[in-house]
Amino acid sequence: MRPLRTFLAVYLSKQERGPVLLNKSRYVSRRCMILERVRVRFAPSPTGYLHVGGARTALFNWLFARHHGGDFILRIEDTDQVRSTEESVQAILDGMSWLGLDWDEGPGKDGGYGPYFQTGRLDLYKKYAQELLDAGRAYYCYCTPEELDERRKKMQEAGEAPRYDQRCLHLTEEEAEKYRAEGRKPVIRFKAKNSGKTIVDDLVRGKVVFDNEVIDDFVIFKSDGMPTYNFAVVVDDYLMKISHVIRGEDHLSNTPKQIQIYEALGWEVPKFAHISMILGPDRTRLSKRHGATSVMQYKADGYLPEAMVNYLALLGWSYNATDNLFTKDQLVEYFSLDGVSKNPAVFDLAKLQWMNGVYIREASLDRLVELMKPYLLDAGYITEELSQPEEERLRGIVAEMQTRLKTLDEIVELTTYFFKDVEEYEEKALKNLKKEYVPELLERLADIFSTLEPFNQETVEKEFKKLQEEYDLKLGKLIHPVRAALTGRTVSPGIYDTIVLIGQEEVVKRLRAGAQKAKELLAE
RNA sequence: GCCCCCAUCGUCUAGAGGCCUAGGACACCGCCCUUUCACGGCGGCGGCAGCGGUUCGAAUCCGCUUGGGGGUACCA
Repeated sequence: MRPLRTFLAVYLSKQERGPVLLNKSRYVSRRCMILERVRVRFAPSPTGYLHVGGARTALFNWLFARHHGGDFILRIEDTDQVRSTEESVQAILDGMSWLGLDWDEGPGKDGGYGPYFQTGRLDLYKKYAQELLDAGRAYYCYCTPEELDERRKKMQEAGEAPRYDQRCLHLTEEEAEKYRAEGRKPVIRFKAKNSGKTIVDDLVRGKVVFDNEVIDDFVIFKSDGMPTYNFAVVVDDYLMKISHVIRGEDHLSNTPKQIQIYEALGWEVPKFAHISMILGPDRTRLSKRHGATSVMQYKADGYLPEAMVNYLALLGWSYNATDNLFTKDQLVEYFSLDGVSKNPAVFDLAKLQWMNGVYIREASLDRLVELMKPYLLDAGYITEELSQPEEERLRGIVAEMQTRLKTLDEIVELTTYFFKDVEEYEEKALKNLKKEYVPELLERLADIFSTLEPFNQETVEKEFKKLQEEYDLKLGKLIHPVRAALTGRTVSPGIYDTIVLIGQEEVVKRLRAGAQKAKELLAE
């Protein structure tokens, strides 16, 4: 691979574009790798929400498909009858839509390779299981889970690798009949090859060699009549003409089993790419213990989908040494399996937050206002229907907040004083009020503002400058107490903006209340 | 236990034997801008897990150790 790539890169750079772009393998993929149509799939099991790990896998598949102009297929692996739910299916679909990962084939979108729910494909699995049975590559097994458990335990205690002992491999018809009479429901086991090696040729990891001795006769059909994952995935990927299986590293160890099934059925194996796990800050697998893992929870927490996509793309993939911010189009253009790294990646909320802030700053004001409304509504700051002036004012407030937010939900905490009376003053704000000159100053300002016409940024600022000269104070000495009186805090947008946005009447009221508060403080 | 994967700043990563005195981003710290906060600008802190090889030369190749992750189900 390497020599060819190096050669190609150098050759092509000489041929068509100067010496710059030899780091990424777009040439390779364009020129010699992809001859068949690219078809990839994301195949979640509907047993919960779309979590960030799954979302990242989906994203990588989606990017790969879009980059190569191939097909992205969504397949629901719902053979676990106990844990699969409809709500989960919906949750996964919602998550995908929010991230903008549209599928070419899948639920609600037939592409000729359906059905796209595994429970709808039972006949297919049965057919190929029968084929294996007929070929002597599979057999019925009547051992109960309890018996298996016990034997497994014993083997482990004896220091052996726990593998199935093949005791049902050569069952006579009488023995089988006896078991059936006992009411036992059989499973079907695959008769694995137990000598030699099975090699997974992985696009991310290179050749990974497994000794066939470690592969036992695993179950391909459960006693409830459902296929197991390792079997169904092979049948589906083959029938759906999947060209590249891009999935989490947790599937790497199971891959040799699947390869053996491909071989037993005489099918060509697809290309594999196993991407590393996402870990929590403590370097264990990311889970709820580490915070939100559901993609839709991030939506609720005020993250933008483009930030999520950008961040997820960077977890285990990079384009070059310097760039971090990518639009979705750029991701599609630049994405390559060569940029995928082998090491597991720790999910870093701080970086996601930073990136979200970047995208909030880039978002249009119109969009931002709409995004904010649910949070403000929920906080009781605004009502469902807004008048024209209210809408205008909201725009102004959101505009002020745009550079100050990392997540949308922070709007609630940061804008309280625009919507609610000042009931409490922060300790530091109290300090700013507790000055001899403050009561008089605030009263003066209240008087001035009560009749100021028009009441806007320029006129307000002018009055501040006048007062500043009159009192011969540094501007800050005026501004800090005013901010304290109007917001109860020491932090707000620029004071003139803040004043105008709070509104004339309310400002006058709060200035007087602030003056009163200052007097009380001084009297203490 | 057995099998497999992985190992560069705290985190994500660049790095394909000399371009490395190891680059970027986030985080953190400092300075500038400034009415506070944020944004923005500038700067700083900080890393090749360890040990052995191979080589004139190793972050890069090999081995071992250590550490982390995954698998080993009638879950997917």
